[in-house]
Amino acid sequence: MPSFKSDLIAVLSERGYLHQCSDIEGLDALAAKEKITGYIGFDATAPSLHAGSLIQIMMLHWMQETGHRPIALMGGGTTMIGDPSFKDEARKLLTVADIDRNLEGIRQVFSRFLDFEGGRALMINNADWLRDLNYIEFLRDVGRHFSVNKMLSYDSVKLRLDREQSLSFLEFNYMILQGYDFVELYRRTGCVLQMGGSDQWGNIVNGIDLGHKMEQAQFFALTSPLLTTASGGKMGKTAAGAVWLDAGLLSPYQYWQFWRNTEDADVARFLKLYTKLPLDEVARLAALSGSEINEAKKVLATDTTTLVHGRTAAEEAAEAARRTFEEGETVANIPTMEIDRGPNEEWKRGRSNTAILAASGLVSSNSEARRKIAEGAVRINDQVVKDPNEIIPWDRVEPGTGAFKVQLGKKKIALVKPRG
RNA sequence: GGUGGAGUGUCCCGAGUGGCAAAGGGGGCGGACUGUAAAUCCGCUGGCUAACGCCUUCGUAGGUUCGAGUCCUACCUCCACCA
Repeated sequence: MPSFKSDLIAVLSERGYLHQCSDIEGLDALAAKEKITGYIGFDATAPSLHAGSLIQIMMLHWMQETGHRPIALMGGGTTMIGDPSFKDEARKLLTVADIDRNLEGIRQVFSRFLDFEGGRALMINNADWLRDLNYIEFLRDVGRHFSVNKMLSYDSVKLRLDREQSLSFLEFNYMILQGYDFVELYRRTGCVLQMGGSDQWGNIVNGIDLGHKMEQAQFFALTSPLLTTASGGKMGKTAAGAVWLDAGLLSPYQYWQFWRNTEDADVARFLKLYTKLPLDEVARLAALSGSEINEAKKVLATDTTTLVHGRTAAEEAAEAARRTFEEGETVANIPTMEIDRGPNEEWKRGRSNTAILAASGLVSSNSEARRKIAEGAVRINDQVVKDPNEIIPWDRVEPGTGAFKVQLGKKKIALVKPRG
């Protein structure tokens, strides 16, 4: 590993954030000499960011930590277009109201990672300059610097072209706007660095070129590796959906669980990328082998959860997990659903396994409930149930909770409480 | 505008002679093995029903037929070439 003069590049390199840089020596020298300003853009395509964006947020964090000034650029303008990079089809257009609402949700998370006090970090919205652009002026001032020939050669649009999918002119403009953002941020704040995921390389490089042409300025691009799990899965997505950073969309407990279930082969890498733990501590944890590596996973889970949801929530999640998995207890805050006792004569005694499982919300239909029972995946009050039609009498509810404890597989659990 | 091609199970990719709830993958879920891991193996993967069975599904709307994913017509979207 080459040694770097600046703390910024040294840290980014050691911790694994570095994928490509337009001029690593130049950037290193500059960062060693003076305080630089750099940004990362976040589009508002969803009401919250998810784990896939964490690596970007952490880069901004380390930037500030090593004495520089990060900018979190909110894509209030660019989201109107939608980034086509490496996408195989166009995204549905979002309304302005949707975008602005999404931005509200996204903004919050940054205060946990960055200190905005006294302008030490900035949050800027590109809607400020993009939404009111004059088309003709923009084409003459900015558009003339772009070569369509060159834009077509980027890998980021190749997927679309190769697949013979349409790439609309609207989407094609995205990289122009992103390039223009870079120039605009330079003018407003002296920003000379844009970072992002490796899928942003083409877009960022466009901004560098535009900087040369419009401002005769030297800009830098730095990208992080595209994050996949060791087994090739996309980072930040699970079966249940995205790993949201917003507690309203994904509880701290579930967030903790996501990290707890990290594959062995990813533990060291993730500790470096997603926690602030010193590297010698990371090395110690990563050296654990066999089942001991579970300790490292718990540290990973608790630390990452602390960053996003705070220490208290993280410790509660860790404790809930410990009681559930290590002691087999029924923990308090599990979801509770209701099932009708009903006026129906035949329900006097109780309801079928199928009905109770369906009511738990753990499955989405009666058919699925029957299937899962047939697979032997279902436990009610800690008893594996086999017959979908077996009636569970009402008086079999657990005395403590007054509800049936329903489990699907090893990790899903709900309470079903009789009503009426 | 003209000619040719394409759109399949609401996660994706993809086969499909008029008898189709529709091959095969991937993904996901469950089980076994483990360590709340990975790899591997097995099962499941439209809805309703206790069940026979019924209903909905192949771009959209009609039509032919006992029967349509499959044939015909119009329309929509995309692609290629031509203009």
